[in-house]
Amino acid sequence: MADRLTVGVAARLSRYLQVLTQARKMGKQRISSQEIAEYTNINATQIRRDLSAFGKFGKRGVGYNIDSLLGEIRKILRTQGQHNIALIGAGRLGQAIASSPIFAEHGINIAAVFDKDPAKIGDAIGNVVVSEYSGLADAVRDKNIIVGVLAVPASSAQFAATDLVAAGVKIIFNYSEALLETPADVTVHTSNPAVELLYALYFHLT
Amino acid sequence: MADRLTVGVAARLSRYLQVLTQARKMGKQRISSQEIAEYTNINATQIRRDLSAFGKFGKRGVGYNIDSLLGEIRKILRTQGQHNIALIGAGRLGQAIASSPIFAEHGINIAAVFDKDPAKIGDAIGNVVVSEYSGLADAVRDKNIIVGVLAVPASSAQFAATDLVAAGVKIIFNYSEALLETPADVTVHTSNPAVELLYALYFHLT
DNA sequence: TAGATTGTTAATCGATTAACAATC
DNA sequence: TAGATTGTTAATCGATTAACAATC
Repeated sequence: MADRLTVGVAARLSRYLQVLTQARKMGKQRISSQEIAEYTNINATQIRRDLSAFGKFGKRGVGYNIDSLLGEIRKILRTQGQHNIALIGAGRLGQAIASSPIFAEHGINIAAVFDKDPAKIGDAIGNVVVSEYSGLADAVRDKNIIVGVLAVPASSAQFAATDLVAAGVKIIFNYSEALLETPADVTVHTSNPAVELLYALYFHLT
Repeated sequence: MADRLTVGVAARLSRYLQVLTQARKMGKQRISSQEIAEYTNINATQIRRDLSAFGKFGKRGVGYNIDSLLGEIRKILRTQGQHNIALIGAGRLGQAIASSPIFAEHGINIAAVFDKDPAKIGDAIGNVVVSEYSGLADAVRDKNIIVGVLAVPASSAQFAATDLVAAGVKIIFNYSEALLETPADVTVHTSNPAVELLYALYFHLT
């Protein structure tokens, strides 16, 4: 536990967290490694092995208690607090992100939304009001924001990324298809459904 | 080449495809394994190894020609044709997806959009017009659609997924946080930025 | 007790990486 | 020639899986 998790283990634990959160919303109280496997496409043995590395969380013959397993995984991933993030872009995608429960469900709070279009300033989207783009650096500092989500066109993505980095953001979620140049201490996650689709199609076609 | 790719190799090749597509748009003609590594966070040796398993595509001292490497990877992934997909949900997220170039850039064509809201029928979003939900099964058959993208609230996601499966769709992209039950021959990809964020935060915090 | 499911072992396979000769 | 970068080897490490005793 003193050691850092490997990338693979951390990624899988996050996915278990998602399944458990949803299963709880559906009213379930217990879940088996086999059920988690069906939702995640991760082998059931691997799931049990991942979990048993941190303790004996399950009951033989019964499965895992969802509430207590959620707590254990949150402890392991150190994700029990609230995290503030900034959203850049209040267009259709930005609005969709801001009004989705996906982030709030996991303790992630969209603390500020920025847009360069003066017509959008002041609009309420989700639970926040769109702010002047010039206030970005102050908001990042004041609200202790380390994550920025880019919901802007590819043509503006690099500019916005540069501004986020200058403001002190360390993790960028890029929803455009652009490639971003950032310093080595900044992590970029580019979401590209087309890439995932090509890869899913390969396995369908072969 | 007669063998099926492993999941890991296919996933990485898809990501190289994305980087090459964007690098070409930026006017580059050559790229090194080191440059691809910077954009993908995949080790440069691994990239060269992945590619050299299929042929000698690079030039020592020079790098890879982007156009020809694109062609080679498309051949390996068998993704040279056009693919028709169906989009369910013409709300903000659906509109954002339909008007993004991300799919078109990779030869994926949003061939039909459906919504249950009668007020949206007939609206143009992206290059398509929103159709009556009741036409889903016919469109899937007529347009040879095997991929469905769900841009609906979590509360409707299972219903829409069931309808897609009944219509013959084999790959579902789920943009809601809901867990979906599908037959074993249907693949579900759930996109959850919050899960990725938790995992990125772990590595930032440790 | 009978059935179910965990926790764990053991074996295999693929991913990862450093290093470097080959060669453009 | 000098510098750069590929293609490939070799070694290590983590992921994956089947199998099954333990035990709820």
